[in-house]
Amino acid sequence: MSFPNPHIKLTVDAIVFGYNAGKISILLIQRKYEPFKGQWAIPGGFVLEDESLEEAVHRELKEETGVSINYLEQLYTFGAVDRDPRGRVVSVAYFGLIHPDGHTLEASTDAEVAQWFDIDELPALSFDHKHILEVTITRLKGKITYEPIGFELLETKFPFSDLEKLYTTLLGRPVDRRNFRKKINNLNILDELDEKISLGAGRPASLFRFNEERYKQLQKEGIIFEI
Amino acid sequence: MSFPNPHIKLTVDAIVFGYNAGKISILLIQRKYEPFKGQWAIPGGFVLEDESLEEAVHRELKEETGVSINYLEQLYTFGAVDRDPRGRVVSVAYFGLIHPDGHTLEASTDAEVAQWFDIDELPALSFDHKHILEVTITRLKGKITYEPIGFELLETKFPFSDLEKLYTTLLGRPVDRRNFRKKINNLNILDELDEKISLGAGRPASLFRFNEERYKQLQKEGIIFEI
DNA sequence: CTATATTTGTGTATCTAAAACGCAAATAAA
DNA sequence: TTTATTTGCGTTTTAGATACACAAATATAG
Repeated sequence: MSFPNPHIKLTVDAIVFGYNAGKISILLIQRKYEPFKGQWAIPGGFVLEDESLEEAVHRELKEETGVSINYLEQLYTFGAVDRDPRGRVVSVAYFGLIHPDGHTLEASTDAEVAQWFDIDELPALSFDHKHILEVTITRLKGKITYEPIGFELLETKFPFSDLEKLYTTLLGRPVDRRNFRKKINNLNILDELDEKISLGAGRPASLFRFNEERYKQLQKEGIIFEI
Repeated sequence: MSFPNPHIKLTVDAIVFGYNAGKISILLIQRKYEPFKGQWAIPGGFVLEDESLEEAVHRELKEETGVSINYLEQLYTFGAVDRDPRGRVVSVAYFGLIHPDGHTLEASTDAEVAQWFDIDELPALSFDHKHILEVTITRLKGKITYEPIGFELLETKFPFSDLEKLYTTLLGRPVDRRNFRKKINNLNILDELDEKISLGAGRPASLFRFNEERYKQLQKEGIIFEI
């Protein structure tokens, strides 16, 4: 077979999860152009010839939402023949986690508006983006049970109760505070700061910081987690 | 941004693992054309405009090696800018497992020869296929510890010791025969047949058959495994 | 100012599942 | 017929997960 030239286009999509006040949200854009003009969609776009997939997905996310994120993980490549009305478009999906408060949204290229949506109140979505989101959410919920991800969703300094609430939300079930704390402490993944914070009534909470060094070390050792 | 036309080509690759006589092997082809003419490579090729990624990877595997396989799992999409000397080529890699004895190799399109290679004696490979294989092997070894895959690698009827030997090989460490048997039995995933087989000296072994129905049911229930 | 409500923070006892371990049964080979 | 080899299983031990209760430190209500 000779070098062919089928008209297949390649895109990347960035599914970005946020977390705030006990709610998980997803970053979406409102499309500026056809097809699906005015509809909501996952940020993303065409891969350029001289950039890697990772470069493309970071660039598109930045262009369409103003958000820069240091780590996006490749999730899956969606290649159904009819997933895009413009023709054959194959999309490589990535997902990442951030704390929304640390990022200002600024729509520009291709996007009318960029906005956070609560995961339980998603609007109608363009293309097969509903399906892509379902796959991603399933993956996230699976992943959190055996890998200590999720710290990226919190502020840099946070009380332990924030982490507990995050896991409760992600898992969709309560976790025992004492056992949860023991497990996290055994990982040595959090640094306790000298600061304390008072949130309304009750004893003030110590603030913690996520120790990324230690986390990378754990990953190298292949140590996993189980909630 | 308008509908662009970067010259990005899309390929699929099929990493097929085999297992025989205590050895894990991988199916490779010898390339018939440039680039890397005469060199060994992972079977695969360009995606056509009117076929899904899954259709493409099954087709290419069949064309290049004669092997038909019912399940290939998407692994990762490789998109480094310079991974193919012909230009920008992004490849979606899939992997699958079969028992080599059940399949006759027949090279044809694009391939001079199709051949099994012991995983520890791989030849020089084309493109970034060495890297792709490394990623795949890591994934396979990871996967086997928490999911009861691997049955596809055995014959339809097999003695328990075959399964044990397979796991020993894949994990690279011995497993306790009694505990391993208990775990597998608890899954109810094997049907014991009335047949027995004698392999050299020793007590004859009962033959077992993999129960695919039961396996699918387990997957639905989200039940996992741990060796 | 005092009493009450609220949240943080920790230790121990119990249960469950994994790991360790040895011996009998059935055959081939010597 | 004796010995070596492989299959096949049950019990004990250990480690980790789960369940559970009370003191400490603050805000709030009276």
